[in-house]
Amino acid sequence: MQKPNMAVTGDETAATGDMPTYQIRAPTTALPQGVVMAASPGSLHSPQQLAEEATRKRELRLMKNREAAKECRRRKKEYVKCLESRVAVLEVQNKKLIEELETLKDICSPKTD
DNA sequence: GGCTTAAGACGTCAGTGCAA
DNA sequence: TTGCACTGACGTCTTAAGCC
Repeated sequence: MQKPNMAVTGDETAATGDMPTYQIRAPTTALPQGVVMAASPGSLHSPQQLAEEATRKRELRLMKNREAAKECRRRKKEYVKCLESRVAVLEVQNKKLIEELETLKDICSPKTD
């Protein structure tokens, strides 16, 4: 049993405004190996042939979606890794700036004794 | 060794955006 | 309008780690 899905928001860009790497859409025209193109609709006759065609279309769609999901997950992992390394860089940068600020405070503040 | 549990990977469904 | 790619959400399975 599946629950109704939430709307897709694509809010990953909220922080930076950049297109997340895992959302960049590359054209994927190549079919997976072993996929046979459909017969032309005009060549279908019996209800059984129609049913077979529907089944074949569904299997093709599932196979494509399966591959798309794998690729989507791979891109998302890459994107998260990229964000994590950026966080690490920014934390170092922030620490240095805080240290610099403290140094300047020491230099500029009047002596109290 | 058998158990519980958390984490990760996977397949599927459903909703969205876009090009033709 | 339609077909398709993309992706969030969900359920299931597998595996590793911790506990008894």
